[in-house]
Amino acid sequence: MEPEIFRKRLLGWYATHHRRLPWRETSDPYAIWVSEVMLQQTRVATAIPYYQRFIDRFPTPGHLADADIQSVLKLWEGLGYYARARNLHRAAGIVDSRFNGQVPDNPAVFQSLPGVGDYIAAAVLSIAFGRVLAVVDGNVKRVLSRLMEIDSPVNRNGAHKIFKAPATGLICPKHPADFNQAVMELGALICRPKKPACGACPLSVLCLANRHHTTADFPKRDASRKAPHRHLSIGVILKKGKMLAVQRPMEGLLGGLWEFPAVPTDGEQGDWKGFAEMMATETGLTIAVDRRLTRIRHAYTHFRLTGDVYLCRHVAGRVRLKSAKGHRWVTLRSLAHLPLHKANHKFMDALAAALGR
DNA sequence: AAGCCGGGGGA
DNA sequence: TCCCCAGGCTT
Repeated sequence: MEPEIFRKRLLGWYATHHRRLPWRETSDPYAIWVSEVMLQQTRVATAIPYYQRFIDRFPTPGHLADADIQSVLKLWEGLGYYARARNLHRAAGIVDSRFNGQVPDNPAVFQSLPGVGDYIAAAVLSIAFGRVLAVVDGNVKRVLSRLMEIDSPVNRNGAHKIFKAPATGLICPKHPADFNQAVMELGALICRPKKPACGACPLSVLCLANRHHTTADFPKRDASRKAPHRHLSIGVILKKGKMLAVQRPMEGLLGGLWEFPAVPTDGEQGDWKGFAEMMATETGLTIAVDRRLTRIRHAYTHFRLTGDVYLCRHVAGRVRLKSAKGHRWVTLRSLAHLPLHKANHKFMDALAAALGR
């Protein structure tokens, strides 16, 4: 593989075929950083509206650092992987207070910030500062695995380091920003996971998998285990026209987000008494269960969830939370100001209808 | 080295 | 249904 030929063909294709994306209209390192964080494990089309809102609302690290984490999570609501928002918020505080609001252009310094790993560092510093650092993401691994018929499974633990070597050997030292984006753009538009458009690929003449008709065999991937299933009973507890909302701990799954209190169950629906007792342990409240409102299903990365939602009434007691971080008695209107995760959003329409609005 | 962490869209 | 997306952190 001659790197010069590879670069020339790839960059020539990118110059005429790249998409116009919001974060390609700026040279602001902070804005590019925000885009890269949002794009982790997230499709371009999904990230675009979040990116626009985020930059409008928090145009500089200082604006982000000054913001309440709850408002940041609210803006992130629905995007998932909420630790990204918490880390970005923390990192903005460090940039604002220790680096005079300037994104560090030194890889080691930048990568020391929370949420900044090898990919983010290489992406932001190459695109914003022209540093010659090769990115390795899912696209890059797929393109290189086909190009060079690399047998290493891309989803195995050490895959990043394995693919970093050839990527570093190929990156164009004169155009690192365009080069990195070009490999990823090629992976997104041409060298797709399924049905790659090899006929339109500028690298097809260099590609071993294309030559051997083995494109479908790459990238190699370790088999994934199928996700287990969990069942939850969720309580909408009404008291004087308001409902009890609780905030999850800042760490762990959906950290810092709000929800209606819930308890794990075995999947049986009949045991309202057991449900009320578990809710009493969870919230400190004695409740009466009126009826089941609806059932929702939601898929997380590592498990699937079925949730039965029950309309309940507060009977006695003051709120004493077992696992939650805090609580509020909310109306539907005030609930809308809190960051709520997707599984709860899935029954908002049914809840609004039941409450007569 | 392995496990954890969301949500969506295409096939 | 399954796949997989501009990954990083914790243990």
